[in-house]
Amino acid sequence: MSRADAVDVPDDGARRTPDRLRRRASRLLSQLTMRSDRLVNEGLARVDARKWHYAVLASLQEHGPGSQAELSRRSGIYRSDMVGVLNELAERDLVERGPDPEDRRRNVITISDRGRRRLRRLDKVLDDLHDELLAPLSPAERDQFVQLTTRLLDHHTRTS
Amino acid sequence: MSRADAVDVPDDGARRTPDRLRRRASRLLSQLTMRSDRLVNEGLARVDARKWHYAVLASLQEHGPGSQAELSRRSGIYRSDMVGVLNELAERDLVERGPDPEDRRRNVITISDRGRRRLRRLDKVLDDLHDELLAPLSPAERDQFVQLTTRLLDHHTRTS
DNA sequence: CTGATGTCAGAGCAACTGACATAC
DNA sequence: CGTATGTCAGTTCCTCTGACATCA
Repeated sequence: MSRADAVDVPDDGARRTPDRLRRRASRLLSQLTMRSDRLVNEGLARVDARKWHYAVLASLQEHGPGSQAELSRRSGIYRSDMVGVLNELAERDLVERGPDPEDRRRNVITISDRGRRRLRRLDKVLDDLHDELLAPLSPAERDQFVQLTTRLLDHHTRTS
Repeated sequence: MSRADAVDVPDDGARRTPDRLRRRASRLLSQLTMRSDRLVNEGLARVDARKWHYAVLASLQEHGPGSQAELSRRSGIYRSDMVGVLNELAERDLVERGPDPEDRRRNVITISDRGRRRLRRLDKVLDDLHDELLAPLSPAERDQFVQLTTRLLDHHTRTS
């Protein structure tokens, strides 16, 4: 290969800044999310939990009991997958699943006292994990980051 | 549904701000990344490309030819998956795969002229997609976002 | 009848692992 | 010998779809 072409002096037809790969927001996002997911999944696994457990428990705590379909909407889990999550939560007595007297298609899911205690524990675990995740950022920068990310997500949730 | 219990006044034992779910950076990240990935994947699919195509072509353009294992390191694709990506790229005549005379285990991958043209095209496509992705942010905020994300990713790349 | 609900079975994908022959 | 390379087969995980019986 003659050294005149793309090796030492990459032909930058569009006069692009180097490292275009590294700078692409989409790529930064997927790579960072992979790390973040792994961090969180492993952290939760250590206390025998998954992120869906947390999502459902938190939703129950904050918005009260609901049917499976409603929990599904609140938390973004498909209602086909909700079944399994609730099985796991019910096995551990963190939620109660009873028939809805007013609508016999539905189950009413309620968080139990154990569930509430569990949620507090998971919140602490997650606080620590997020401390690790956001370690290099100052408090102000963390806020900024959450702010920016939220705006992006909201925009694409409306737009979709 | 009786309105007396946890519905309107959720028992917030830890006196947490509401919407803890929505505020968790890890969750924001995974949800946003899902949208972002979909946006990018669909956008690239429309021009018969995948993100790995772009990653490999960009790496070849910027850092010159390399063996498959090296491309794998540069771009983060497993070398077991690299095979397939390079097959697709070679089928389309975007790269050339030849034996390395100096090390007969290796293939040397080189970007072709078509590959260079292709890369320019993909860069434009990605520019547009990122415009869409980052639409709600001002230019300064976009920089901030990329900056913060990069710092986080770098930190976790070192730490891992 | 249309539409919502809980459930199951499985598709499709992307990241990842393990092994193997070949060559350094 | 131990290590690196290209390749293939296969696992695991997660999102997502489709269908079905039940009931509003």
